[in-house]
Amino acid sequence: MAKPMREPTFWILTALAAEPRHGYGVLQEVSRLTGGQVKLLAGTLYAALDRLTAEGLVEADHDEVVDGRSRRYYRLTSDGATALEAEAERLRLSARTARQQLAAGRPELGPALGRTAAFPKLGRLA
Amino acid sequence: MAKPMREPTFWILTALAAEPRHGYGVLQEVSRLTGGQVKLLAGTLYAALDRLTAEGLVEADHDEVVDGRSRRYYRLTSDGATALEAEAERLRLSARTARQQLAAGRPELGPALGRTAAFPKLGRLA
DNA sequence: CAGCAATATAAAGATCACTTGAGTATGAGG
DNA sequence: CCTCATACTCAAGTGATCTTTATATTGCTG
Repeated sequence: MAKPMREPTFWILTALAAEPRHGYGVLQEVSRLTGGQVKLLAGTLYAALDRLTAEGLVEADHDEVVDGRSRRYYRLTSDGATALEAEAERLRLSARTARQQLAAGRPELGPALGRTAAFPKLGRLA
Repeated sequence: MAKPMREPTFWILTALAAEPRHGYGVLQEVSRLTGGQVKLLAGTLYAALDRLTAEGLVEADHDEVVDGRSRRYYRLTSDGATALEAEAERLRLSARTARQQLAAGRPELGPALGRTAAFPKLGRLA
């Protein structure tokens, strides 16, 4: 199992999932995707892009100059897409488990559903 | 907005959500809840319990001695429950957004059933 | 009964993504 | 002119986690 991603890393990969973007474009896309709730810092972003490139989760797509400013575009690699899918699934299951446990701890208003299951180890279906 | 939790912190709170437990019991509960996929380390656990107590997200419940070993039980505070609920919701939304973006990036096989990003796609420069 | 696993907690140092804060440079708009 | 937005870079500091080590008791097994 891969180590869990930190929030900035998760959002950088998510911002690149639909199409290639340059660094500053990632900043804007993350802000847009999160309704302004997550704002990456420049220092975090560029360091993370270098690290993710070294890890093979993203790669440089092409460079271009717009209005005299150079941009470097990055795209998600297939390893990056796989890692992001796995992370999204991990988050989904984690959220579900937390909700179940919280419900189990609240004033029991009656026998709810079966005992709290968990992370399926193998293919499952919920 | 509170800072996102790291994985061990999230699972410690989740393990305490249904009922008070002692440190070692948290270790076992986390392993159970995650189907053995997450195993907290003792060093991480006890340091985190101290930190979370200082932050008011958990608090000591009572001490007891079982088979000659002393246990210290902890319980989630109401602030802790609120924080965990918020975190679970954040995870749920993050997972959903990542999935949508990944779907938007995959070869479009036709109009999606659910809904892909209902956001403007092209436009900015290019 | 010796030895090891499991139970139960504690604490020191290392690690590394992230934060903070500063800097460089161009172009657009008031 | 001056400021904001764009676009990227780098160094130092932070902090939760990881790693390792230590302590002590009980239960199981050879």
